[in-house]
Amino acid sequence: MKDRVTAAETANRGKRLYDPVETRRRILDTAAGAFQARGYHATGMHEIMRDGRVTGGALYHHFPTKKALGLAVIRERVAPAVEETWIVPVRSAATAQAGILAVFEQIAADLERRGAVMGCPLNNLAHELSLADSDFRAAMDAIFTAWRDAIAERLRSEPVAAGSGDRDADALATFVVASYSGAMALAKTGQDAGRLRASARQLARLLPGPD
Amino acid sequence: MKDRVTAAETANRGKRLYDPVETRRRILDTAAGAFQARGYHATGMHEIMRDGRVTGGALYHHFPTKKALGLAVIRERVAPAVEETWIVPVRSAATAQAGILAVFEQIAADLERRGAVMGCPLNNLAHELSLADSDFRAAMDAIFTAWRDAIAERLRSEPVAAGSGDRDADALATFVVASYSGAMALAKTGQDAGRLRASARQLARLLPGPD
Amino acid sequence: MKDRVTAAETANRGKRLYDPVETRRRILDTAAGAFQARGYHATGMHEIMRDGRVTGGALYHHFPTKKALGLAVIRERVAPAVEETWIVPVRSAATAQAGILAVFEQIAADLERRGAVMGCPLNNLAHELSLADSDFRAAMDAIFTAWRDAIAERLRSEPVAAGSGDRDADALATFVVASYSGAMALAKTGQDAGRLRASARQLARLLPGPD
Amino acid sequence: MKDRVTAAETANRGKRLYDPVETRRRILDTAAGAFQARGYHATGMHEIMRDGRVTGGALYHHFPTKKALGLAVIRERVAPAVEETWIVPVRSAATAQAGILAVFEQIAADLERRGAVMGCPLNNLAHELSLADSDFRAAMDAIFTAWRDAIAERLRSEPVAAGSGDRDADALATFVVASYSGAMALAKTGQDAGRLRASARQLARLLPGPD
DNA sequence: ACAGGCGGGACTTCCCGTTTAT
DNA sequence: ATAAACGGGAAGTCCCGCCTGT
Repeated sequence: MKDRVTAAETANRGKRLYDPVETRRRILDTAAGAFQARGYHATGMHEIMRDGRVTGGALYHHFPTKKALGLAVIRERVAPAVEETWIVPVRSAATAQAGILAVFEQIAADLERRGAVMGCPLNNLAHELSLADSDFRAAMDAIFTAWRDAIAERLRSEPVAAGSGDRDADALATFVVASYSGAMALAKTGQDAGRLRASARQLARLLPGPD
Repeated sequence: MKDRVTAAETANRGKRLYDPVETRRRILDTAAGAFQARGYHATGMHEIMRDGRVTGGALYHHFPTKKALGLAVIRERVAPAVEETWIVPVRSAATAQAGILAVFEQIAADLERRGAVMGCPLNNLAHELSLADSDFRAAMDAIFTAWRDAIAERLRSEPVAAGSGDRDADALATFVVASYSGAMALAKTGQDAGRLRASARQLARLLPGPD
Repeated sequence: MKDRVTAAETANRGKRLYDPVETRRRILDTAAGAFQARGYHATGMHEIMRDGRVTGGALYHHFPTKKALGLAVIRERVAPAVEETWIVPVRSAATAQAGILAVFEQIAADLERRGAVMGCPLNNLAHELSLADSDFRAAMDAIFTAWRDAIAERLRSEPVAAGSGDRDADALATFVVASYSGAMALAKTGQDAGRLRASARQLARLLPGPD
Repeated sequence: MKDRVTAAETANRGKRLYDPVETRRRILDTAAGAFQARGYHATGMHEIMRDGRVTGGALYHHFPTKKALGLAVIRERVAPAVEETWIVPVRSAATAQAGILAVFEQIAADLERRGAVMGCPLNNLAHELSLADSDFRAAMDAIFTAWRDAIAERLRSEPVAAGSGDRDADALATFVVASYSGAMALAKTGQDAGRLRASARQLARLLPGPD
């Protein structure tokens, strides 16, 4: 007669956890942090194993290649981050102008509180990877597009004055994303959140609103 | 005890160029191209040797580490490129607005002619390296600053209407650099120069001029 | 982006040994032999891979740096060798004098049988490494100390005549180790085991015993 | 008509010294120091160039290979050092015993004053190189032999008691050299000059003299 | 005599991916 | 699912020696 608890006992042999969801989460979090801090190529799989307390077997089980891990980070960590910090706030703001400026301000405040400017995760990876690999490029372009579309949609919902059609909303939304991305690049290279605020003030003049 | 170098058998006679200036130039050009196309970490020193037709000895003689080569590329290739494509045209343009928009337009046209968007060399390297190494960061921040200052100076020379003091010129110049940098990031990730043009149109509305 | 490892094509099936203990043993044996024969710095990691039939991956897995390998060789090969050739024989000998001279004699006989004098592994590495690296120095000093202490302990157990206290035993034991080490250096440089025997004869006059 | 001072003027162009004797001396001194401190294989030619302020051309001019430099260091720096610290003092001492013990004592005092034990230059190089290369081995064996012979000669000049013939003097001299070499190895590995003194006290009991 | 650019390869380290074993 | 040994090769660095030019 088989002992019914054998499996469970075996599972806890040594220090194995056998919690695939948690393991996968830890790998993604560790990788996302490392890719953001050091970049994709400068991060070795071994570092992720060490920092995330996972062994090669576990890592390979969840992500067969580094590229697969990179794509998962983009889709499951970077995209939600953009959604959370940009799309949701802009959608729920009173006006597009108010929402956009509030995001700039909140991010600038975050940077100052943290004392260091890590840059935008999407842009960091986009610059490093989008030329070299088209799968990465496509994944990141999808995020940029969703980001821009969310802003454009919010802009279109405004009761605006004359002559601002759909094309204007798209172009303006693109410009908002571009301004933010570039301002973040400047802030990161200068380690100075002030550049983000200076850019926000200029952008404000362009956005429809009470000025 | 082994004598590893056994004389080279007098082979390869006369193959030496003995032109250090040319050798150094070729290394820098090759490295600048490779860093731009594939990124710093994704480029191997051996690739640079092969593509630039230099041996390890020559490369090591001129640049003892990859970092030294990277810094030289930034200072001797990236900085002059920014000078040439941005600073000189903006300085010599009739108005700041005209100069800035002309640069956007020319770069967009270049991209379309080339059929691919490689991105801005400075921003590409800035995103990959500025967090990881402060020497790189400082070298690139100096270029960003010079770039912004040149635009700010041009803006201040305009006979403008009310309320645009020095601080406004600096902030606006920062914003110009940020918009361009971010628009280029979007264009690169989407492989679409249109995003650069769309951003230029929006920026135009902010710049002093005949509108 | 290049995927460097393209699958190994399922070739070399079944070639893996998967015997970490045996692999580690082979690495240490090969390294110990090479360090002894050619010295630490003159031995390349690739030589160890080739001679020990281990791949880079396996070597790196067991010993992440050459220094780690060197320390392991000292602790797991050199120390046991001293234990076996000196400490055990001296401890089990009838008298200290008899034990010490027997060791000298046996080693001299070994050298003559082998036809070459390789020197004492501990002294060889000690001279090459103890100045440059304090971890190596400490590891080797521990062996020298254990060696001396074992001889001193044996000396103290003798029913000696007048005035030989603990300090004398320690000093004499130190001198035994020094004489052997130096005699081995002379024998190695002269490739002449006779120098070892000549030194043993002189040392004998100093040791308590029937003379 | 040729200008007579042209050569001298040309000679001082830039910072060239054109003092071959001084250049050669500086190379040898630098190399001797580096070989002593780090070992032969661990010292690169480039280090010698940097530390000795000589260029590759000058170094290669005086010593076509590293091995030639190593042999020159042995013959022109190590051998004179042994002559100076051992042979001359032993020859000029009142008795062999007095001379030998004085050398031990002076060297121990030197080590303590310096605060670090660098070891015996001859033994350091002998252990690293004598197995690998027979030219080095022969050069160093010649120094060991001269050293021993000088001591043996001094011992033979003593009006000794019974039964100490030539062979005894040679064997005892060999033992003196061995004791010193080994004691120095112990002192170096333990960074403790006391081991040298302890060995000297034991050796004293063996040397003919007032005891 | 000396300066230094250069050739070509070996060095240690570390990479990513795979396989065996639990 | 997880752990860890392992394969095979590429990474950046640095080596010694040579060679041209002053």
